[in-house]
Amino acid sequence: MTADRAFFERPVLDVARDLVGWTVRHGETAGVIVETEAYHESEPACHAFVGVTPRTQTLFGPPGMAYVYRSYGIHALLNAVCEPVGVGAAVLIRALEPVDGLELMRERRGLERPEDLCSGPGKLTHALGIGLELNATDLLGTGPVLLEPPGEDAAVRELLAGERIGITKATELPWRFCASGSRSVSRPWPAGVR
DNA sequence: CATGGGATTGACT
DNA sequence: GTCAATCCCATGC
Repeated sequence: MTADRAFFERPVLDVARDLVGWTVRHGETAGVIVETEAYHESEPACHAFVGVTPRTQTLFGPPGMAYVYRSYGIHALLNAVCEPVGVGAAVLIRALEPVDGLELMRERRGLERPEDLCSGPGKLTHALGIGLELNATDLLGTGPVLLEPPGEDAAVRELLAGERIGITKATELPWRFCASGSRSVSRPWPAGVR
């Protein structure tokens, strides 16, 4: 698995699954992805559902770019744009296990426990210092935020799939993916799913 | 131009 | 468990 444009040009569900285990790096801070969600223009929970607007044009642009937007007027949320140009789709990065720059993360978040630093989509952007100004920057090496593939020796972790969190539309789609057993996921797994 | 809602979080009962 | 904070932007008049 390499960090090239073709990886992100594939169906967004495949990319969402495959991104678990990758590393997000910004400056001296970095973490391993343990939770993702897929969003696609064909379903109403996706911002791209409404078509191309000033807000969503990044989603329809080249794959491998960052889509960063403000949520509830407070938080910045980080996505990786997927599928070919003209198709609006992205993977929401929902949680990380901190790897580098733990002290800087603690400083920014005002917390100590590693499993609390990046255990949510708004938390991880805060911990890594990712803001709206990074929208539409490249994630493949020429931009400030990097997505790095797992090493050859990386432990293979079991993947769980379930329903997405915090949305009111198309809630039935099992488009959320978590690394099994991670303590850094954003929320406990819904009852009944295993 | 006014309005309403949201891919969340942290504080509080 | 509940709830407010806060602001961009899509929508509708």
